[in-house]
Amino acid sequence: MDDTSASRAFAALSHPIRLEILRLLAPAGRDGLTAGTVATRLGVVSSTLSHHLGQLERAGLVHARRQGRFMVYAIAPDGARPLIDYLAQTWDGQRPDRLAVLDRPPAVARG
Amino acid sequence: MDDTSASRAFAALSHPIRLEILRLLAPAGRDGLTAGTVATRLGVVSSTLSHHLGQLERAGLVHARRQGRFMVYAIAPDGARPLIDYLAQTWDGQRPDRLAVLDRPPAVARG
DNA sequence: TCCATGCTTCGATAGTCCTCGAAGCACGCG
DNA sequence: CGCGTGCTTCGAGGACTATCGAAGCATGGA
Repeated sequence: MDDTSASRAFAALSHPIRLEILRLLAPAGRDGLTAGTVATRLGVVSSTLSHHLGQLERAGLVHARRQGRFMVYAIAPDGARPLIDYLAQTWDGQRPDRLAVLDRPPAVARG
Repeated sequence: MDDTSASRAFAALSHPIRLEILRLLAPAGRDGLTAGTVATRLGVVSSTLSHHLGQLERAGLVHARRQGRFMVYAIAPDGARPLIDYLAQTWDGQRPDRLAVLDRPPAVARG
């Protein structure tokens, strides 16, 4: 992962609302949540939320799909891996063999 | 790690120059490098560099110490761990038992 | 004390990001 | 088609960030 994509991804994580979005989407797994649901639960107006969801999607941290009139956003299962690799590599100067915590199957949707 | 410190730390990582600084400091280990050395190697004027170093220090990613007339900056050995934990926790919804790659001794200085 | 060096802080400018309401687009339903 | 709903895009205002040169502070040495 090059510096440009890394800095863009870290920028996507640099806003509290976007961290909240991720923590809301994570337990929903691949089922995801509609944009409206996220907006309601976080108390953010739709246009503002759309902006943040766009940032997260462009950074590869969430995926979007249309479902009828609804937009469903789901966390990107491997979205954090390149970032964890980048951090580990930067600090230790070498690539980690394995990051056990991310080798687990994705969390099952429960809401 | 709460959202506020996490977002601040990710913001600190959201600028290419600051990523370069970290990659320059990492191999120097606890010996670190003077601010002037970093400025010269990256081709950044001192006041701009000072700004970036301050951001990194406030985020807990580097440490600063005075050595005579020089300011020596060194990478914070465990600076990435809370972030990796935060990411792993967010994605998997549980705390990682162990992140082997960060349990290694800090890199030896060679600069 | 005076000076030179190394770095930080200040001040100003330019650029980027966040936020909201308004307007627009996509879809499903009659 | 026309309408309602869900979301995105647009436009504008305000807030924050980056950058530089100038000024200021801290240290060591003469």
